[in-house]
Amino acid sequence: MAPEIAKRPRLLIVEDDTELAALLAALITDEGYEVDLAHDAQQGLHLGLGRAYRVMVIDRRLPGMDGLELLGKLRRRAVTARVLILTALGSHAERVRGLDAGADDYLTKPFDFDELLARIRALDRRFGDQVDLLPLGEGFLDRDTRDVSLPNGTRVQLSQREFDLLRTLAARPRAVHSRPQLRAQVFPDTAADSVVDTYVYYLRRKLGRQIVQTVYGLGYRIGPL
Amino acid sequence: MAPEIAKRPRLLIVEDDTELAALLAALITDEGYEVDLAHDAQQGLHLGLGRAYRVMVIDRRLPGMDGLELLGKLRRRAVTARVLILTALGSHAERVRGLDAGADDYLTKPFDFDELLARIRALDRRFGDQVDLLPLGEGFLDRDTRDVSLPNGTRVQLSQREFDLLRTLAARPRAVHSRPQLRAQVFPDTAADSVVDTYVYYLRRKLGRQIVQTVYGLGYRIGPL
DNA sequence: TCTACTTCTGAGAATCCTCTGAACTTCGCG
DNA sequence: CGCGAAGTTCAGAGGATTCTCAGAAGTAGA
Repeated sequence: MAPEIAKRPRLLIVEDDTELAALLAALITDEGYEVDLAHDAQQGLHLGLGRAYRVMVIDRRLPGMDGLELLGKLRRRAVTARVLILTALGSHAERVRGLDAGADDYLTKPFDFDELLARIRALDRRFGDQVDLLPLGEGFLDRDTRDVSLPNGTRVQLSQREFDLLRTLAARPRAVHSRPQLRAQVFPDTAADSVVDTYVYYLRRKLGRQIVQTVYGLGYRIGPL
Repeated sequence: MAPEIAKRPRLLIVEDDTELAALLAALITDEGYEVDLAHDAQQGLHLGLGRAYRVMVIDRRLPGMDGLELLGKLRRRAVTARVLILTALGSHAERVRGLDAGADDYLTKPFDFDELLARIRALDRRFGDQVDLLPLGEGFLDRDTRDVSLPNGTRVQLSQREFDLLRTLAARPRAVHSRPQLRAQVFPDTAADSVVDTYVYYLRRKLGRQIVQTVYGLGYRIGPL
């Protein structure tokens, strides 16, 4: 079996009402998302810029910073996640402002949870390329296409096993992964630890010698020292 | 001859109330769209399949055929335009149905015209998939004549299925489309996924080996790596 | 009706991926 | 330095996946 590392799409909720936020998180988690919660705009900005989300649900009224202002900051930083604005302000003028500010959808409180979920699904369908960032220069892994972008701009296709191995290593950069550990996670039905060596060889052949580092006697690691 | 560039984006309205339809057409034309009008679902289907629209505004209640049924037929034919459903039915359940049927947005009558225009702008901003431009050199797809122009100037006629397959792939360049997914979208009444392979073969035979790329174990994709 | 084209099936050939094993190189320590 | 342990490189077997294509069945037009 392949490793199950963050396969679920990620979704961010920015909502100061902790009770509502928790409820939404529970519902959306049931839909199959990996949900992150931010309780204020500052935290939302930090998370929104730091991780790759497919969808964000942002409350319009937040302590400190307006939801639309947050959205503006994210959009200016080239964040392309689909954004649904949640608000108590239901006037037409307000909704128009929200949509023109870069929101993809707009929902007025009180709202029906099923409708929120349907709208999230609708937004998600439109999401094209999601990427997982590899902590290596500007390189990143694309789990849909199963390829790697390197700092120099080239993209390299990987096989399933190659990708799984790289992903497992990238999941905990800096950490040393032992051979038995990697074999168990990436090559579950395989007897010998030496498969790991072989696939490290394949990765280095495709991506450059220094993509994976050897820690003599312990295993392999990835990322800066 | 190169395709006309920088034309006004095309938008389709399917609305049986001729007075409302004319009013909407006027407003949306002022926004910079080239507007087509259909007064029933039959005409809407014909236009929707025949021309490349960026956005469609479809009334939920139409004589003869339900708006959602029309939407379903369009989606099954790989029409990827953004669709906004317009309706008198405002219940939550109805909205959920609409969104799950493939709509991108949903607006309840009576509505504010400014809000409709803002929603259309929001949908339009998200129109990333150049439906009739193939992301391959200068090649492009012509929906009206169902043929492809290649960079070297040659034009190649495609069959309906070939065209649908290519268009579905081109709708989301770079993304990997699985065989079951493609079979469902392009070959709705066909049992075996292997039709997809066969048609990929046909496309490659007509358009060159590298027009469609294989991602081993996952499916097919189009466009630059 | 005849002809040409399209659509779909199935099956062998070709290719790709995975893993093993073995020769070869590097490392660390005495 | 020299030796054994650890790591690297790579060829090739075997299985899975994909490619290619011939032909049957259906459709449209002359």
